Amino acid sequence: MPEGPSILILHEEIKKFTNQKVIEISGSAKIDKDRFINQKIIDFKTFGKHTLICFKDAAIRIHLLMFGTYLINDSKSTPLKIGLRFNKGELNFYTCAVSVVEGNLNDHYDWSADIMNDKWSAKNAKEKLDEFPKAMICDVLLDQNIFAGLGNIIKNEILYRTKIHPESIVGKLPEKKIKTLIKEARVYSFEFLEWKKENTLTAHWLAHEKKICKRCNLPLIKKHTGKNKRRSYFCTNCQELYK
DNA sequence: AGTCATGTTGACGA
DNA sequence: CTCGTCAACATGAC
Repeated sequence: MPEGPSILILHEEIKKFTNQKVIEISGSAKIDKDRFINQKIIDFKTFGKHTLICFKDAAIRIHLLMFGTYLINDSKSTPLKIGLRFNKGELNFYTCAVSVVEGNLNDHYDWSADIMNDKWSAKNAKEKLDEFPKAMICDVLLDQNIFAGLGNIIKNEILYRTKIHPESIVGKLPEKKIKTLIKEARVYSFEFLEWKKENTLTAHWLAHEKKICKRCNLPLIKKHTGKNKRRSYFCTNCQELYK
């Protein structure tokens, strides 16, 4: 389910509940739910893969992990993680991680790290990247402190687009290559968003779960790469290994 | 039926 | 104390 662009779609769908008062909260989430009863939602925000339901002095943070789902004005029989009921309507989340962020969100989040945020800063991302010269690029791209919202699909697609081998070492990449990659992270994420809305996302994949390289017709390699061992799909002919 | 995956966290041991 | 490894969480596609 998640990756930043999908969370933006979720935000679009639930923001109509802004200013609604919470009548009831249910579900198995291990947070103090009662404190939010009769409180008004003052805003919904997102940070990377986080959905934030904002109240006066705290926010409920929801992370859909791999299989999280949500239903608006509807419910299903699988165990409810957290459900909010309003005078008019309800909002239900399943299979997700829920926590509470106390106080001012600005004290917890560097908005410039969120690839989908207006405050996104490629410059800040570059500076943070430079702190990990020995890391593999496939690992660093998934670092949510640097590229919040960037997930495994976006990783594979932007490395393919920019012709960089996922096992390339950050410090060995030419400056220009890194800058192109960082730029592509945001550009591709917004294309992802549009395709996801049109339901054509998977049809647009060039690398992720693909078997043949569209550029050179050679087979793509599937390998669990880096420290995190997430799936990578890449073309050893088109994507240069900097090491 | 078993494996695996758009992800993160916390426990545990070296 | 810090680092790496791994299980846990839990759903659905193949």
